[in-house]
Amino acid sequence: MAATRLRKQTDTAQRILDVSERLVQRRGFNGISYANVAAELSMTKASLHYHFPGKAELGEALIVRYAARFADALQEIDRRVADARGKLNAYAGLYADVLRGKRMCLCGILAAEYETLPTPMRKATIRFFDDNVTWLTRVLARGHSDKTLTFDGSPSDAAQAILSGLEGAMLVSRPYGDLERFQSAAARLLASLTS
Amino acid sequence: MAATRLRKQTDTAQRILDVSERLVQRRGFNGISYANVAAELSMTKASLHYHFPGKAELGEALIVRYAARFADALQEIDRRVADARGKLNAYAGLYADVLRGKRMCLCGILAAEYETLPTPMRKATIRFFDDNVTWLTRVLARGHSDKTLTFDGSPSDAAQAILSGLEGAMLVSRPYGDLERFQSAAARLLASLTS
DNA sequence: GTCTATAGGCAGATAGAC
DNA sequence: GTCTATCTGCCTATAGAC
Repeated sequence: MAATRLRKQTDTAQRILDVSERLVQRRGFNGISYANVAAELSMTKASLHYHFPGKAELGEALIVRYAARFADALQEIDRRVADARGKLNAYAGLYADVLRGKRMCLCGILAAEYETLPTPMRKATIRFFDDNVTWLTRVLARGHSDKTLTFDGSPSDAAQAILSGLEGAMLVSRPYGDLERFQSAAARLLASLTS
Repeated sequence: MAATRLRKQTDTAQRILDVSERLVQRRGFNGISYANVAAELSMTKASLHYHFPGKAELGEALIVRYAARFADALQEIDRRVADARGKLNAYAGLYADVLRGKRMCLCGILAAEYETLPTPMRKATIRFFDDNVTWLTRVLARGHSDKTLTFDGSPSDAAQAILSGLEGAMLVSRPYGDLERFQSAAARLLASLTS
């Protein structure tokens, strides 16, 4: 029936996205090919093209799904953690989880390749960062107004500093394969906001 | 005479490095080709291979020269600026200059592509970061002991936080083409060390 | 040192059988 | 949906003339 066909197609598309996502987070968008992805799935390149007509479409779908998952994780933090400081710690924890999988943040690595990306991928990358800054800004503003956080400058400036600080900590830690490096930088970053 | 020939060869090699450096800092190592570089120099790909036998050798030469220049700039800061806070500001200024040229830090962009790099390039990238942390650690340790800087934790942990914070600020600012974003994050980062 | 010419491989992508 | 076969183009790299 239709539902089965739809499910099946969706499953395959999801598996393609799963493999592509991991490869891109490790090697960058310019560091992967349809051949790489197909080989890991024991499929042919032609089959991939059935699900995603071109690399640009695959890349865009990758970011859209990644951003949606990240948004879900932020909602989950809001549901489970009440205080601003706890939310920021949980936020940094999301990054640590990615790094534990020996991956870079998808949009962090795409930011590095930004100039080579097709326009839809560029826009989706920016949107991811904007969404993160929006969420962080809200957390910081609330923490500031209820006196649980102390920081100088505007909440949105502080939010941008957190985002870029965590992205940078991931970027530099990865060559060393050293999670501690990230944790130390992240802890210091949050401490400077919660002192 | 020999000196002329040597000079000429050196000049050409330097021009190749100049063009390659700019392209890699904008597009990443996997985002450039011998064809790109050759076209900008109105040369053929074959001529490039005369100066640098393969892309791996070109890439390594790129990092070595970049790191040497950076080391020179740090020496220059040491020569001209006495106080720790001033040195850190000048250090952040080096990054701002790179960003103004619409470039990413060479080793920052290579860190993103780390898994795809040949071993010599990996080692040279790590060395660049290590050199930076070493210099920053010295500045921070001295500033701490003469009470011009106040920060928690070890100087080397703080040094790593500065390095990754600045790299991250460059990374995230570039898609927005927004130097202000970098400046704001950099200022906040240094303020958290000098308060 | 720089060129032309070319090798050999892999990239993204498409046609068409099943 | 997935396959085989194939196209076109670009990639890194080399040979050899000038």
